[in-house]
Amino acid sequence: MSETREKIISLADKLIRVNGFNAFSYKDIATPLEMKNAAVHYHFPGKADLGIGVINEDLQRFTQQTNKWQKLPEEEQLKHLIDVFRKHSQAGNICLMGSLAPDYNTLAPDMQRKVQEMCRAILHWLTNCLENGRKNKRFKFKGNAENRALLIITNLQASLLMSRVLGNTIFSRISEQLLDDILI
Amino acid sequence: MSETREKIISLADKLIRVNGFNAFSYKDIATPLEMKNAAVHYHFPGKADLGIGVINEDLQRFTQQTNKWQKLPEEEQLKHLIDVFRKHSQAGNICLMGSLAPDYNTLAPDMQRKVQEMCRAILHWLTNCLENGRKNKRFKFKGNAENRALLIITNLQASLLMSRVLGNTIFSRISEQLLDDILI
DNA sequence: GTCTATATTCCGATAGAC
DNA sequence: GTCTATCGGAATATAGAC
Repeated sequence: MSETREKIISLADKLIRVNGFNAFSYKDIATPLEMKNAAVHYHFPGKADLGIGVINEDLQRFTQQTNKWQKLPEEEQLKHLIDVFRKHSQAGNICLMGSLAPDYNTLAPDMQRKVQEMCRAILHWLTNCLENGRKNKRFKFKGNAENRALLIITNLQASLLMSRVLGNTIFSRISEQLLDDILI
Repeated sequence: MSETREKIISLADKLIRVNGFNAFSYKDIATPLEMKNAAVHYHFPGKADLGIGVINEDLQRFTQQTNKWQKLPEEEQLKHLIDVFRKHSQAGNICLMGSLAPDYNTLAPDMQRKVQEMCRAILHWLTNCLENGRKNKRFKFKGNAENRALLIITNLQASLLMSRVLGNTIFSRISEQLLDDILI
């Protein structure tokens, strides 16, 4: 994978999180990297290709991270997940799900499928984490683990949205309360 | 208030919820209403004026509705709020907070202030509802009412986002579980 | 792999007639 | 209050030289 390609993806990732997918342009990529917009098109012919590239990178990073946490107690794994969101909160970012889901109807079909794949992967991991954590007496919660994963992931996604509007003390309040709810 | 103005606001509201604020144009308003884009500019000189008009309308509707629920038991009030979100879910909409918060950095300052005002108003109402409901032994939850309101409102906002991506059974699962958590 | 140059389309917005 | 006409700019994208 070329270094230029990596730089483009990294900057696009940031722009999606800060301004939204429909609100940034090839020029916003090209100018800071000191290239021409045509050069970006060489690496990513269409904007959807760029979006898919960003999601693939994010999914790969997510898999690497969760693999590293595999042997930890489940509450540590959950705290690590929350830390990922916290760092984004501090950087003024929102998560890719929270940024791309609102624009979903405007996305090309193959990019829509990628967004779906990303959401499913994260929910699947969190569901397993919660399920195992309850089995190992580290979590307590009502209902099944899938539904609980939905509640927690929506808290985290939208906490970044509300932090953007109301200031990022919001994130700490939400993440601390949700941990307090579920930890034994 | 002119009828044309009302129609423009109503359509803009729908477009913001379905495609996002930055993804619709004056043409998307003008064509279905069989006017010219210049006519829309007469009613709303800039796009931010239109956005602010939409939010004001939504805030007014919210106040009217919550006033109507005032005398009901708190769990009925909360269920009414959830119903508002449910109807949007069924219509393929997301809520204004979930649509405008991701685009927040790209909005004009006066529109940013309106978005803030809307979020604060909804959170304020929900906080009071939860506080009173706990006092009247209708709700049970840990922590203070403000934090609980943040958890619930983020569940509702992002449930619409996830419903868009993964299908709208998501909304029912989230709303049922959150009620089950809090009702006595 | 990156460039220049350009095509095409669309955007928000304004001027001025009616 | 709505129209026609148009401006200035920005967007995505492509052709073809280097």
